[in-house]
Amino acid sequence: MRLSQYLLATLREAPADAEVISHRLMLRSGMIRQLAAGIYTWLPLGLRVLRKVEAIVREEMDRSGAQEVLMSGVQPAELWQESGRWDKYGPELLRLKDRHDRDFCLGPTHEEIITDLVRREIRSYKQLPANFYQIQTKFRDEIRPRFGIMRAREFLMKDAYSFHLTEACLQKTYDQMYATYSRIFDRLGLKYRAVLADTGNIGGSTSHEFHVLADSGEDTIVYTENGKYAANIEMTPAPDEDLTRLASQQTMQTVDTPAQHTIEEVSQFLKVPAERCLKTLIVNGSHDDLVALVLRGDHELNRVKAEKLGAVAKPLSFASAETIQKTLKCNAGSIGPVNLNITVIADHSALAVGDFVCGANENGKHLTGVNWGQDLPEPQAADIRNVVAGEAAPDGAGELRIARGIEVGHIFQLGTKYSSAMKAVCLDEKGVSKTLTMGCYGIGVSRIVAAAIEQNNDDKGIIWPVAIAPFEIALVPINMHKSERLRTAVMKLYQELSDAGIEVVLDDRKERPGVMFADMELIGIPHRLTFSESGLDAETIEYKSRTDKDSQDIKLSDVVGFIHSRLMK
RNA sequence: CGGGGCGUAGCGCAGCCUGGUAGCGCACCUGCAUGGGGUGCAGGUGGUCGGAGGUUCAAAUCCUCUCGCCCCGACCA
Repeated sequence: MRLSQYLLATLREAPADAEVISHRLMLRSGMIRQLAAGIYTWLPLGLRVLRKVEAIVREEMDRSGAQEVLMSGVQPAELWQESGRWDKYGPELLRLKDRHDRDFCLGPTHEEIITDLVRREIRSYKQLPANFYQIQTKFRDEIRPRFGIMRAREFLMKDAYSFHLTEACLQKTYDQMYATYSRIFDRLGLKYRAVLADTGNIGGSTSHEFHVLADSGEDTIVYTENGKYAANIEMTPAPDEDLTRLASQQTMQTVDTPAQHTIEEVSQFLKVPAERCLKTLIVNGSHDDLVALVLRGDHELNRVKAEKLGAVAKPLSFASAETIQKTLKCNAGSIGPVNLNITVIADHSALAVGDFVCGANENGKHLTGVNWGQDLPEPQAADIRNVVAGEAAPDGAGELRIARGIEVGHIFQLGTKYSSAMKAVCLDEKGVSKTLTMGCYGIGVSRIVAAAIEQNNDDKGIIWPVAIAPFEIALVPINMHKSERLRTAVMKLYQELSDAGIEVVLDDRKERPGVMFADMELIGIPHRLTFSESGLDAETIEYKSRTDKDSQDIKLSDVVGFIHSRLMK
């Protein structure tokens, strides 16, 4: 590709409303442009990357034996009514009517459509198992799209759905998809981790998420050094060791803590370590009431664990400041479990603390030397906290470590949720009609592009893994318009590399070297060859990889071989 | 949806408080010079100031309504 004829829409400054690095770099490098909230146009450069990701996903899905289909983005309401999700899915499902006033929606996922297809087409156990996939645009009317393509409303997804007669057969395909996903992320050149996941609303028994590791990731994942344990923090039970309560040595006292609200403030003010200060969070209960959740001051509430408690409203929401003031007669920073007339649920570790500090339910006052069972009744106990780094893994095999991740893939064992609602059955070997068992497997194709940037960038721009770089190598001639000799040499190499099937971009714009270097670095081309008159005199070309600090001179005659060997790596 | 913020040229911003002929930098176009890290000089193109209504002799500026976008929360690939 010659840049003089290419829409290279790089920007020196990123739009002010782009905050995360991948979003800024995708805009600056001219990969995408925003059309509306969470809706983007892919420019030529961005599309090249997207298509490369797509191609790797497709190749590996095909290799696994899955069959590609393409389902419509617009879906009739009837199927969603049949599965029951027309009413359950909520406003995230974008609904619309056609000219005959019939209801449709833009597909956020395709379980209904594929299940409808399979129940019509598959008759016999001989056709099973079957795994169908597509790479297609999804639309989810997110409450808050953000971070550019990372959480868009319209996005490109690979979704696959498998059908089986037995759980054992499903497990086999599930394992195969796990291996396929691992191969995909290996090939993409990304650092990732597969973790046990919560099945959430989708339901089913087993589920794994695939996360690209990046400090800016929205998810917290927990793993052990030996790699045997890896899970989303939502799924990681806190260890139940050391929960024997220390004997009480103090008697409860009320102390003045003027203007001290946070655990940190109270802990410093009273000179009591945070782990002996208990925090009391007021959340909305499931019966139009309030529930107090008590945690050690140094621990964090885990929303998903809390939502699993029957007494807590799902989704979890914190009581408003007004409600707290009205019901408990003090502000949120002074609440404690003593004499609290609402349901109190304490984390196991909070129950193990003796002589603790907590709010006195009176503004500006806290209690010290408080003990469960003595100063207040034993509350209901539960695991509602996030584990912290260094704690014992649930499998007992080492200490937990914590990392941030971007969820780019998720595989589920669905069971019969959709097949039974939609009567997807087929005959088994004995001629008996059986409800199909399903698995589903998603990969956020467009999100991978953003995640790859999030994981691979520097102050100059993007550093693409070679497998998904828009071009493999950039040719940067200096003063080509002034030297016919230079032009000839550059065009010859451009032709040679192109003919060899290498994706090469030639910067034949009449730009100064600094501009060309800056642009090639911004858009993250992995390899660069710089041509100059002085180089030609010495019969050398300057080579630099995107990650090298310094360049090196390559003999003109060796260049093609050198580039080939570089691209093999 | 709750909380916060912003809409002025493609991008980044000033002007608004205190109404009086719409500005700066980058980008873009032309010319000359320059030519190994976003070069210099000169000249130029481009904006119904998000939209509607109102106040006023006069509105980017004041008032009312409205639309859009971003950030923080709950959802998810």
